Amino acid sequence: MKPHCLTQQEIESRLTMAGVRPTAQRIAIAQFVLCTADHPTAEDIKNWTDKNFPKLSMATVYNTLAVLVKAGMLREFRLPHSNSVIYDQNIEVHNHFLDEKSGKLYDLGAGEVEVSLKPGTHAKVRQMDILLRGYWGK
Amino acid sequence: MKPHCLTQQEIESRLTMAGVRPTAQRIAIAQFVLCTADHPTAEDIKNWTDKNFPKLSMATVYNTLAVLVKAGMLREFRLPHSNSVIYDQNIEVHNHFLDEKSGKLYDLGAGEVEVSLKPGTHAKVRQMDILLRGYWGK
DNA sequence: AATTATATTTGAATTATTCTAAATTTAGAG
DNA sequence: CTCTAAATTTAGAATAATTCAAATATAATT
Repeated sequence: MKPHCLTQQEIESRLTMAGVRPTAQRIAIAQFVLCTADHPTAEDIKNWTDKNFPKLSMATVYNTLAVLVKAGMLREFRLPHSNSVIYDQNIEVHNHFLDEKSGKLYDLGAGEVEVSLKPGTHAKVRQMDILLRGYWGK
Repeated sequence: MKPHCLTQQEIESRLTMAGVRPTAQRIAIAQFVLCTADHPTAEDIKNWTDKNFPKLSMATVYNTLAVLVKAGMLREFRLPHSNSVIYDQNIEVHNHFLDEKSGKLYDLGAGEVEVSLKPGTHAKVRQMDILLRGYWGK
């Protein structure tokens, strides 16, 4: 079994503190998405629960993810290269880099990408959704 | 009736030159997506054909759009704010700005947005998918 | 402990898109 | 013109991702 970044107790208390009732299903899903998983889709999470939890429906996966997002413990992204929403334990404002060789997605912190609109473009930017693609690493 | 940027003849010859057989359905759809429409979805196009073409199936809409994309006459984008693919007659490399008030999508030419990765980030960027959101206009 | 209210779970429905295989249309040969 | 073969169109089924509404479970109140 893999190491976890948070114990069951810690997950439980984070859920409680966020005003979310810590049910068995939620604890299991939260531990996976917050600790083990890396940019999982709902399907990835369902595959994991199928192996690691007695019985749990797809709708519960979606409901729980929505609860965690609303509670500010998780962010969701819809990226252009995929049909599925991905979930990210990184709740800071950030963007993504897709390594085209491995398919792996890397987080780009807010400070790592600079975007500027050409002067003269009259627009007030509220939010930027950016996916860079290419080859990661030197 | 609205003015068209291209006549039926011009559409037809562009299709032929691209190696696409100019059927009635394709001419109609191409004229709409290349001239009249503004970032339509497949559903928008179907709604238009329902009103302006005797009879045409959803499968033909999707087939034709795929043909036009493959022929390089159209681009498709999947943007984070919507579940549906949108089609864009602008085939240049470009990005998008979503006006949050009106929901209208504006094209941002390649020169209108500058993106830079923080020096020290070892990555080769091949492609950038950018959606800026906010308020358009002064 | 029973009652009510709220939260949670689930199977079924919905949406967007692709696939399939039959029917139709078209271009070119005879 | 007619025939044939290939391309195109179509309805409907299949699929993938997600949402919904009804049923169930849990917690709070009396």
